[in-house]
Amino acid sequence: MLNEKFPTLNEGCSDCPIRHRAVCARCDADELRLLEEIKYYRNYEAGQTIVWSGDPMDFVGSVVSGIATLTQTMEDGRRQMVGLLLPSDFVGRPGRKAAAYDVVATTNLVMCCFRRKPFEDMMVRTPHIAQRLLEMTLDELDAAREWMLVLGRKTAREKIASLLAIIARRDVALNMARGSGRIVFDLPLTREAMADYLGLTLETVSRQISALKKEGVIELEGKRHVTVPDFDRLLDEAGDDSDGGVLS
Amino acid sequence: MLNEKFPTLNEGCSDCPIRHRAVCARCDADELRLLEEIKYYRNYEAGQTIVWSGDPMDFVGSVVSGIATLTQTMEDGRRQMVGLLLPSDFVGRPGRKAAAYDVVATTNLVMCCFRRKPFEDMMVRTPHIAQRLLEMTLDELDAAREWMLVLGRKTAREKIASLLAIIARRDVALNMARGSGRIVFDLPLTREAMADYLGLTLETVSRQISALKKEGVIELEGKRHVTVPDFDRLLDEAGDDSDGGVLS
DNA sequence: CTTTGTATTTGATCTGCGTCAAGGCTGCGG
DNA sequence: CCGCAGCCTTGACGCAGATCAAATACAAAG
Repeated sequence: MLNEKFPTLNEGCSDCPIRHRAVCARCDADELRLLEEIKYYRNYEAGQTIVWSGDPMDFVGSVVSGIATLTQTMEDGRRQMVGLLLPSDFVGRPGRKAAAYDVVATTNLVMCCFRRKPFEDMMVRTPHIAQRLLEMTLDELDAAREWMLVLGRKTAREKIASLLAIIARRDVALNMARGSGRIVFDLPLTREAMADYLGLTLETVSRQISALKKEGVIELEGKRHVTVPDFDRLLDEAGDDSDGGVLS
Repeated sequence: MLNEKFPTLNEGCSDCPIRHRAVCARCDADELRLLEEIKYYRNYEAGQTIVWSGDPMDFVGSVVSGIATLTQTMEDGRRQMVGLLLPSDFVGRPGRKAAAYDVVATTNLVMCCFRRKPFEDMMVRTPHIAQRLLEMTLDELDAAREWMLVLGRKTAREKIASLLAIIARRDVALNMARGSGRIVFDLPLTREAMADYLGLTLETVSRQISALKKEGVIELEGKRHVTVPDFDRLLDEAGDDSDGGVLS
C-alpha cells in the first residue's frame, strides 16, 4: 500500500548507501556475507514509534534512510530528546534486552535490522564490528557532551542557531554543495521536536526562529525550507568557536 | 614532599583496587603482564588541571583513586561540566591526539597511565580491552543522555536532588552500607563545580541546598557532609521514576 | 467549497533563576 | 591573635523564557 514511499533496496550490502559509514564499515567480503544472512530490512512511517522505552527489543540495526529520534519522558510528561539518528547511525545496545529510550521515526524510515542474539554472537567473533561500534559510540558520546553544553549554558537563540548549524553542516557534508556560502535545507523536525531537543517550549522555538528570520540570519520558505546566506554569521549566533575545532 | 597524601601502590595489577571494573577488567594473566610493561602511575593534587582542551595528550588511562571532571568552556567563560570521572573510569580517547575537554582533578588523584601509541597497538591485538572499553563507553553514553534530561527539563531543585542522588547511590554501591535507609557521604564538589555540572549559578545551588536542608530532605554538617534520611524522598524531589529502572 | 485537524505564529502575563551586592564562616600564615 | 583568602550564604531586583490564550496557515477529508 505504501511501498512507493520507501526506496526499494536490493538485498546486497555491496551497493548499500551507508556501506562505508555504518557499523559494518570495516567488514570484509566474508564478514559481509555472514551479516547478510542475519539481516533484514524494515520500513517505518513518519510518526511511527519504533520501540517504547522499557519494552523488549529483539533486534539492533542501522538507519539506512530517514531520521529517527531518541527521547526520554518523565512521569509528568516533560520530554527531552537525547539523540537524533541519521542514516548510518546505530540503534540498540548489544547485550541489553530492553530499550532505554523511546525511538520514533520522524520521517519515513528504512532500517537494516539484525536479530540481537546472532548479532551479539557475531560481534564476539568479528572484531571489525566491535571496533567500528566502539568508534561510533565514542563519536556519539562526544556529540552528547557537546549537546550538554548547549542544554546547560546556551540561551534560547543560541540553542536554535546551534541546531540549525548542526543540520546545515550535515547537509553540506552530504551534498558537498559548498563554495557559494549559501546553504539550503529542509528542517526534518517539527517545532515541537525542536523544542524537545533544545529543552525549550515550542512557543520559544517559534519566536526565536521568527527573530532570526527578521534579522536576516536565515531565510524561510514555508515553515520548513531554510536558507542560510552566511554560515559564519549563523555560527556566531550559536556562540560557537568560529573555527570548526579540528581534533582527531 | 606530599607523597603521604597518595596511597602507595605496588606495581602489580593483581591487587589493584579497580582491577575488576576498569578497561583491564576482562584481561587474563598474560594480557595483564603486557599491560604492566607499558603502564605507569601518576599523581595529581586537588585542583590541578590534568590537560587543557585542545592540548596534545600522549597518554590514556584509568582513574585509580580520587575524582576528576571533564569541562567545556565557551569563549566568554560559560562553563559546562560534561563528565564526572570516578575510580575505574577511563580518561582519553584512543586514536585522538588532543584532549577534547579540560580534565581537572577535584581531589587528590592517582591515575594508571598508558602511553597512547602502545595502548592503541595493544587494543588491536587484545579484543578483551576493546570489548571492555566499548561496554564502558556505552555506559557513559547512557549516563550522558540521562544528564541531558536533567539539564534540559528539570528545575533547579530537581537538578540538585538528582546530583545528590547520583552521589549517594555511588556511595551506597561502594560501601554496601544499605539497610538503615540513612545514607551518609561527603560532597566531592564545591558549590561552583556543582553549578557547572547542573547548568546553574552557584548562588542558585546554595539556595536550593539550603531549602532541601530546611525541609528535612537532607541534613548537613559543615558544608560538605551530607546525610540523606530517606532516599526515596530524595528521589521524589529529583523527579525520578521511583523504581530504579532496571534494564540490561 | 466547507469542515476539521494539525502545525505554527503571535500576544499578554507570570515566574524561576540569573545578576549584583553584601556579609559570614573557616582555616592558614604571619 | 589578627587579617586575609576561599568558599559559602542570603537578600533585592530584573529578565529570559514559561505559561496561558487566541489567531492564522495549510492540507486533507467530506
